Amino acid sequence: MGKELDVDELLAHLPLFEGMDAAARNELSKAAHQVRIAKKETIFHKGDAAKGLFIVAVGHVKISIPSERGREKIIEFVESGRAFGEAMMFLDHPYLNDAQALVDSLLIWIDKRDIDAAIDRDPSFARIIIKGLSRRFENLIRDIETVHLSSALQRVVGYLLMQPHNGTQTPLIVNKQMIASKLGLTPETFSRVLQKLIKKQMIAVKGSTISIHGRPELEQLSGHTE
Amino acid sequence: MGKELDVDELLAHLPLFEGMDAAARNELSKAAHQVRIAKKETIFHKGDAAKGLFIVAVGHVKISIPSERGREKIIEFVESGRAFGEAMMFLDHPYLNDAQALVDSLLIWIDKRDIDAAIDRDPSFARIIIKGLSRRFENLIRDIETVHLSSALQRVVGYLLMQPHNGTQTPLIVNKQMIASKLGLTPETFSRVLQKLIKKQMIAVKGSTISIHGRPELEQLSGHTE
DNA sequence: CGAAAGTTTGAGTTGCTTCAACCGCGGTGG
DNA sequence: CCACCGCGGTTGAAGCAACTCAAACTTTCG
Repeated sequence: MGKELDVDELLAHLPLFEGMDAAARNELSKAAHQVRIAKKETIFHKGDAAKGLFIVAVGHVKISIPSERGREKIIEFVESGRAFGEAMMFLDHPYLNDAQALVDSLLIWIDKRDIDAAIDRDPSFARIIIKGLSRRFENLIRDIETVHLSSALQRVVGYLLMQPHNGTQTPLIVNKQMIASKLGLTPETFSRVLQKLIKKQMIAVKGSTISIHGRPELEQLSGHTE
Repeated sequence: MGKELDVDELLAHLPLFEGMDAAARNELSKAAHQVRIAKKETIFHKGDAAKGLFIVAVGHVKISIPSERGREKIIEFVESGRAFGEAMMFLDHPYLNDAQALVDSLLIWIDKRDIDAAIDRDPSFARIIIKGLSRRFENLIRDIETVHLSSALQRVVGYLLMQPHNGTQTPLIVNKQMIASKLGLTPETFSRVLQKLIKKQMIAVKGSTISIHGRPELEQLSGHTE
């Protein structure tokens, strides 16, 4: 078993906890548990009781709605420094989602009781929680917007444009099936849309790296149906 | 102009504020403003700055994403006793939605500064906010689930089954176009699905009241593709 | 190297939308 | 009082974007 890191150190360095009272954060650290999760391992299933919340210290987590016929719908990718599973915890409802590690990850788990205590102790912690929930909420609204009001082409282009990039190089952090699911498309449709963009010389794809050639043209595309 | 009601009285009777410290609630009441809104009037537009939050004291409000071609997507209906517009307020982001009164309504508006003060003063208020956000979040997840993993028929059936009802009588509180939009369907499709259910003798429609005859059969339908 | 997983391509299908016409009802003003 | 309008709702016919199924190709990795 790997050596345990200092949890308080860990929390202190997460942007998430900036502005939190140091003493309160220290208290919270004592209640926090480290959880190491291997790539592809499941963190929780839909239906499990939500007794606490998770923070991704390092790693990458996939949140998805499972479906009978293997057709899962990916809700979001949780990156280092962000929390997940809070909403259902606060409601005392079972999870609606599955959570799975995309890579070997280090998570922090904190019990609901300790979260509640921290909220009582430090209003700025409450505010951290509130902001986190608000951000997730905003993201969901945006997703609903894109799924509902735009075509496959627009969704793909919109996704590509908002990915982090160095110059024209845009590395895809997850595989294409997952991007497709996030966008509410089948892998086939996603692939076809990429091919279309390649034909139009607007992008080039090399493995899992995309070069964006015509950013302004793409921005046009994302605005209206072609 | 109508006579002003006692805001503290109003807040005290909302289930939303149950458990809140009475003194803190009283402080908050002083900062609260009453806003009377006529049917069909707009409360805010997408893009407006979110400087505070709204609570529906009495009335009914529609939250929707506007779209170029008049094709709006309804996100939710906010009923008496619930808040809206919090998430964007906490993020200091402009609204992503439009909000419009469906009937003459009485809203409470509270400035962000006063909300922040109340959070500092009373952790149980923070918890109220957190629970509210969590509930909205849960609802969005459910919506994404239904839109993504089920057919028009399943969505309609699912919607009907979860409506409040006295016996078999289920009054539709909003018109059918709006229900269709909420379900991510066109009015035409919604109408056709209802007709199909009528033909199957599972429901009867009289104006805006639906009689549900075969609840168990409908529950079957909502589970899998017919 | 070989198996398994991921991606692309093709062909055919389909559920929902779009467009358009029509019905019925409530409100309004001549 | 009734004609007319406008809006919500229904119905029909046609179209299409994305899906499904299937097969080939490619990359990954033990």
